[in-house]
Amino acid sequence: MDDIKEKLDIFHNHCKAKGLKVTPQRTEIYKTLIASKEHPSAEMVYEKIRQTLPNVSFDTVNRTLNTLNDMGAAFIVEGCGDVRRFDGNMENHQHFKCINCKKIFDFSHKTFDNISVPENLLGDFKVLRAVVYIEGLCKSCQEKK
Amino acid sequence: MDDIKEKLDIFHNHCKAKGLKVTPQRTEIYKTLIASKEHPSAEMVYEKIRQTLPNVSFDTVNRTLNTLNDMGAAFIVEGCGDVRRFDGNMENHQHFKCINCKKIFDFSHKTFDNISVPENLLGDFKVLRAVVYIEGLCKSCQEKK
DNA sequence: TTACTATATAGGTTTAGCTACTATTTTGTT
DNA sequence: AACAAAATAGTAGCTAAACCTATATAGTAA
Repeated sequence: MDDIKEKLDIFHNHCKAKGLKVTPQRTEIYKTLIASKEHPSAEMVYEKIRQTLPNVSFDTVNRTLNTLNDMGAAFIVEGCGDVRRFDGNMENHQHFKCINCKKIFDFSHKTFDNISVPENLLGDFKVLRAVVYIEGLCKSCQEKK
Repeated sequence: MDDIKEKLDIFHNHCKAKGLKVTPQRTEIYKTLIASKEHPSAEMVYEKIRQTLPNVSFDTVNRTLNTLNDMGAAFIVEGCGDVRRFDGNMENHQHFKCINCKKIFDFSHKTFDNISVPENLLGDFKVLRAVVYIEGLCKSCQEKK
């Protein structure tokens, strides 16, 4: 998997370009995030990262995740209330969230991948992000009821 | 404005159908929410409602707003982090949120109002809500910078 | 109307998620 | 090797939101 190595290289250059230092913690947090498919919360990343860096503080994890979001290396998944969930996959994709088990599922849909923002909005607003958000019940949660 | 009276009637029937009691607090909170155009947080509803019901508790407001969400008389506005914002307008519409001032603007767009959910999702998920969420900077926040 | 039962409320307590602060350490660069 | 800018650990603080329990109320049935 040189894919990860490549992503880390890009990430390191990205950091330098933004004047951010490349620290082991930052690298490890980023690596954990892109390796995860579950759109983890800060708490979930913290638990995982302690296996490799036992002395890292929760604050560092949370702050770093926000930094990744600010620099555009990751983003906060849109949702309704609940804990912040992060996503390191910057490729165009959509999310379905189960309101019962809170799992987030990725999916891709051509027409959603490039949403054309209404022109009357473009005049007044600077659009930074446009996504389709779908929520409901996943298969196993439907069966439970 | 018999529109409000009509909505209240529907709401009361809706409550009874779900086995929920029609209390003055519940009615007033619902009325406040549908009268508001600003997608208020629980705190904002609480402040407003104290003008008519000075003895209401914050917990009641917050719990009731969640009840409204659960029964389908309102919903929590999707977003990234921040405080929960509620919306009593159940008609199809989309949201634009300014990440600076946190204001939420409604807009309507034909192609968004009836998003066709991918068929492969329909098989596994029960879709309860599908909306387009746009975030960025509103006009006045752009000018400030 | 009155009495009864299930549900809702007020008020206080508690928790969770997140942010702020400061002394110390580390990175990246001269 | 030394220096300055920036990041980290650890603690402490804050705010939103959920929990708990005694009391009050709505809806129902006699």
